[in-house]
Amino acid sequence: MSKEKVRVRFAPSPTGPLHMGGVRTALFNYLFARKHGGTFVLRIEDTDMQRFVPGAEQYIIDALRWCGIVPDEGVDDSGSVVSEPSGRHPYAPYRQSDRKNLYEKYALQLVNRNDAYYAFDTPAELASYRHEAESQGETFIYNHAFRKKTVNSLNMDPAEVSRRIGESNNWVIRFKVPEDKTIAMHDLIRGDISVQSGTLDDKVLWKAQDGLPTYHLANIVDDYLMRITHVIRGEEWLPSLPLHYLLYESFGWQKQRPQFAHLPLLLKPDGQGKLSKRDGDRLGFPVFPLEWTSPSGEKSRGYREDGYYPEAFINMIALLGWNPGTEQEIFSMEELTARFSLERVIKSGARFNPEKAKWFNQQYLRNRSDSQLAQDFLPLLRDRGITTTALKAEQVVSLIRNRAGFVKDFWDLSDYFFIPPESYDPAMQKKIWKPGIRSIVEGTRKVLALCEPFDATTIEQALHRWIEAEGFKTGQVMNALRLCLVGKPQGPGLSDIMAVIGREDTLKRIDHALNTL
RNA sequence: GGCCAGUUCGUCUAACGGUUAGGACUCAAGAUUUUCAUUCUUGCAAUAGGGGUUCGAUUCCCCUACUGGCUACCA
Repeated sequence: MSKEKVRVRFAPSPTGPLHMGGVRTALFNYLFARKHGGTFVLRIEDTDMQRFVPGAEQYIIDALRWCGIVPDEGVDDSGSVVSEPSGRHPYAPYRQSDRKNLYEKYALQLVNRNDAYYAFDTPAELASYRHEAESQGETFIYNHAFRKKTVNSLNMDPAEVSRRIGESNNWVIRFKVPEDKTIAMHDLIRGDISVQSGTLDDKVLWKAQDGLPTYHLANIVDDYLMRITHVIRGEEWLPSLPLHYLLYESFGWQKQRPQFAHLPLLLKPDGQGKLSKRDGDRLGFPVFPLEWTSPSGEKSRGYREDGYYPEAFINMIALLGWNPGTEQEIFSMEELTARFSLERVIKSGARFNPEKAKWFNQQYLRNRSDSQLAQDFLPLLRDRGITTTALKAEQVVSLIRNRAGFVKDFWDLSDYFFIPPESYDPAMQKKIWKPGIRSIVEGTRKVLALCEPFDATTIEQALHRWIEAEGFKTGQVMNALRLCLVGKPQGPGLSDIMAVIGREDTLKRIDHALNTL
């Protein structure tokens, strides 16, 4: 490894919301930078004007911030750059569309070195070649053999080349892949990889149509100019690695070439293929950190809106394709930073398990105090028109917290604390409300009316003393009371419930049940 | 089809030549309990197949199968 300061980048394309696989790539870059005291750069790769989606860039910034992944350098939400402490913006701008005038000279440099060439095939021609090959069960590949048969600057008069370039933008610059060369590469996660250049195609580097470089050119140039030391990206880029090696070589930048690490992909919970937006809709879980509304108005759910704590989301995602080698599963960002290493990244794709995601959130929920959870819960109560005190919310939360995976579950688990039952569970009623039970409940009412103080311990003792004296069965009595007070066979200990709702409400609920049942 | 990468319980994964192949999620059973949960205990469940190398292979090598990615003037 080089001794120079670690600089990594996360370089998303604003073609839609950032999905959880992208967040994980950003996270691993972020952790790697933190771990090595390096710099984490956010660069926006918007060289594809056709697929540009308004709002996507802002979404990426917002999503990363919600996750606690804050860039040291790069585009921020004001559209400018995050400044260094010195106030300088050493490698700005960080949006490729703002850097567009700087790529052309590099493309030309490759042409002049005879490592790239102008090609004049029209899209229609290429489509027809492809079609033809397919009809014979083959795949069209634009390689060294093909470029000898078609018109390009390699086999044309230079004057004719400049004439054609001048008169239309119906041309591209393609990389001239060596015919027969072994490209030996190294990946920090996968080890040594080698590919024969003959199997590669002459990738387009420059799109004349919109006057912009393609990903491959812009990416290599920017990584070089921004002095990126480590490229940590998804496995879908592995097939491009040979091209990228070749580009570094053609530019004469081998010494500055970053080290590469290709992360395993996130796979669908079921079926085949990589995780996609559709899977979330189909199986009922979010694939995006934040809710997203597409320009056409289509909504996709988000982890934030589904009630996940960002810490839980990050924790869950960190353990998809990486593990610390110990049995610890719960990590703060600081702990992740301390433990993270590329050596422990898994090579194979990780199937996403929505059940385990919920479990992570539950763990974080359990680590919060009653008063923190009450603060989380209060706004939800307000939304339902419930006015209550922080104290009562805290009491309720302490009783129901271990039944929930999310704060948004709290209401369904505790509604009877705030509003008396409107109906009584029929099955429970049938089982509990038998002849003779009415007088027993009336008896408990008398006990409760006199119980002083009206707290859980005292209530419990008073009730049990009475039940024992009368010779009843505890279950029979308590279940009947539960039917009256809660209306369903659920919830924490009854004396706790009564203490929270208070004597007045308790007696009212009993009277109402006696009148109704 | 071609190229590249991968393959341990249903899922996420540990074991970097010697373990009764461990943990977590899920599921099941039992205990506790006034209900429902929680909690605790227990259980089910894996080295893709075939060849090598080795005293010994989950681990190293080869072949096969399967899985994934890529194969655009997209990233």
